[in-house]
Amino acid sequence: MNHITQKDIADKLNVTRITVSKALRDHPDISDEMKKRVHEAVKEMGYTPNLIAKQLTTRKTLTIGVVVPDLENSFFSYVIDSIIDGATERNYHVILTVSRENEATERKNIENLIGMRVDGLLVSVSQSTSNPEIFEYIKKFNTPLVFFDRAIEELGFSTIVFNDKQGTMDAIDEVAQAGYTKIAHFAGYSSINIGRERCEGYKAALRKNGLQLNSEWIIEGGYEVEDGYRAFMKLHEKGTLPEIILAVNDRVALGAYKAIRKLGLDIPGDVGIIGYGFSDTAQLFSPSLTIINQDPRKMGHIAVNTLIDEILMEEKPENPLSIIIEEDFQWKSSVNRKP
Amino acid sequence: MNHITQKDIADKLNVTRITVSKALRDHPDISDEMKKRVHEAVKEMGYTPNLIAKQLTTRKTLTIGVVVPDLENSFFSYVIDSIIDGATERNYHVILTVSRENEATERKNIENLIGMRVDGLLVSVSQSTSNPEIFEYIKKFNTPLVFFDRAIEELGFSTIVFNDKQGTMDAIDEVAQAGYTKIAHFAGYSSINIGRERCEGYKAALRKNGLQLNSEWIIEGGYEVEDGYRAFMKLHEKGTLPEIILAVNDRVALGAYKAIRKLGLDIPGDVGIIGYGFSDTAQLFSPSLTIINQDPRKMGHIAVNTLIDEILMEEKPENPLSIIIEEDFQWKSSVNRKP
DNA sequence: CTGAAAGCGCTTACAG
DNA sequence: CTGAAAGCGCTTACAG
Repeated sequence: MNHITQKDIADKLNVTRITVSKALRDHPDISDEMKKRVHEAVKEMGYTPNLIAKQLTTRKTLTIGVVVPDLENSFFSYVIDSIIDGATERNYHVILTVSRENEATERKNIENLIGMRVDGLLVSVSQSTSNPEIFEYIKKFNTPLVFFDRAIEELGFSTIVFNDKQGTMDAIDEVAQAGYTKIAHFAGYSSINIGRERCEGYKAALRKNGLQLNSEWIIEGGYEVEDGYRAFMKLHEKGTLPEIILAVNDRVALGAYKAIRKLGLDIPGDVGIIGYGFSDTAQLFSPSLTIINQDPRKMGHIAVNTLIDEILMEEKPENPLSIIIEEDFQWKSSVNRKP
Repeated sequence: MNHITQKDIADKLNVTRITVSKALRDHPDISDEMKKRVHEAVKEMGYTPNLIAKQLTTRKTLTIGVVVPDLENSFFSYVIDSIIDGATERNYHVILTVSRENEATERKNIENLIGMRVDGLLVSVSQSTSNPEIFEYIKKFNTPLVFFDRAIEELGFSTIVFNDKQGTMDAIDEVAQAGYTKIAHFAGYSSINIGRERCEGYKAALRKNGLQLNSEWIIEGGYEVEDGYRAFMKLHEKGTLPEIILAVNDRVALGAYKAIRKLGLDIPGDVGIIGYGFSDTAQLFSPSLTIINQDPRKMGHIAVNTLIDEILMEEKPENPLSIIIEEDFQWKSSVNRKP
């Protein structure tokens, strides 16, 4: 059976389809009596408005396109969950695409979304993205776009990012004040933004707290579980353990957990661990992981609302917003309260 | 700047827009020379076809709508990732909605997706869903729909589910053959499908292997971390520990980990743990969790391809498919190879 | 209070 | 090889 159209309803009611269209939109032109009859027919016949046709005439799709690097990363799935929440609340749909950290895929996704004439875009760029061409194209046609978490600056779009350096410093301040002095860092490669910021925060915080910067205690590796494992083994071979390890992310922290377990050592008794992450993932660790908290729902919420605000603006905003979300330190069981 | 249309290109090239439309679709009517000119103009002017208009005329959207209960559950985010993968491969877009385990939201999501005239639907129903009305409506208008993981049977739609009972039995067979005899079960409530199936599998497997069914070793609780924690504490108070605990899901397994850690006991030395889950989450445990593996990517892949096959069928399929995915047992570090 | 006309940007037979 | 006509299902001024 084909879908019912306004014409079908009109025929049944012996009116013209304009009358039906107006009745459905509660237009003052139409009598209450007629509206009632139309709504009854809608129910009876099982009419569902064709949004595609509506979108073509109104030139609005009430749809936002989302581009993320990876959905298997729970940070992004939490962000998306909250984006969908916020979008639904404001009557928008979400078309979701995944770039798999691949610039070409990302570009193709964005082109498709433009083809679908989404009202706006929410993008977290892939690690390999270097060519801003597609974004300049978007700029040209005035489609609102907001970058979140991973942004390309200086393109004139609004951005929502975490204040990673400050979050790192705050965390180390806190443990230093509790009396810890020996703090190591399992760092990511400094070639990548995130690794660099966190490492800088670490160094700055040590200096600020008058702690010794021991180059043997900065172990540069990757971002995966095995990297954390290897880093701890390396540290252990050297003999003197630090009191606390700041891991560049939760996967690296997990690797450290595995190594520590393997060696028969105890967390937090023999060594404490701090990672970056959010509440739900921190709970997955036993003992639960002390984190520099990056709230994904907060980011998703701000991102989607910033975007929809821009979509709804008459004039395009003169100045893009640059929103920085502060991180907060959450002291969990992986670090003792006192050294 | 407004988006370029075929008309704009036609005007520039001094042809009619039908020519442009045909050239773009590589229609044999059009000369190679003309096609070349059209493609050049497309590039130069930055034309992106309006898919909304195309969808309206072709009456196909090349879009599938997905409805899941919860995106914060990593099982679903993995499934969705592979759905998007599979859809993209076959040139479909994905509109994603989340029901939050709420029947009314689920219904509204489906109505919206119907309004968007998606070519097909992929649905995992919420736990509270009881009214099949919306699905009967879908049936009436012949929109292909495939249920995955959580299905409503007997509505005549294809379904993709795991063989939970068999998976449970296989797992217990394996540990029983390795010599284990004392196996407890932290069960979910038997009111819910998933809890019942797993518990039945557990009992059947014990019988089959001639093991004693100790009612004190079936602890019925919920599905959350705390439930696992409480269950282990309860078991521990009773004095005699089993050799192995089969936890109804990974969150409950995690609760058991936390309790065991708290009590200063060792996994797998003092007690082994088996849970349900998939490879990536099993790795998050230290020691890594022995699992009855439910591969989310496999499910997503099968679901999306089954759906697209049905979309592409000329005739609607006489008989809906009922695909059962077998689970496999993955012996990881949380259980010793021998008792 | 109801309707006729025009249009959104495309595609699809059908002519020439 | 190119184009004119009709249509997809809706909305939006404009008339009456």
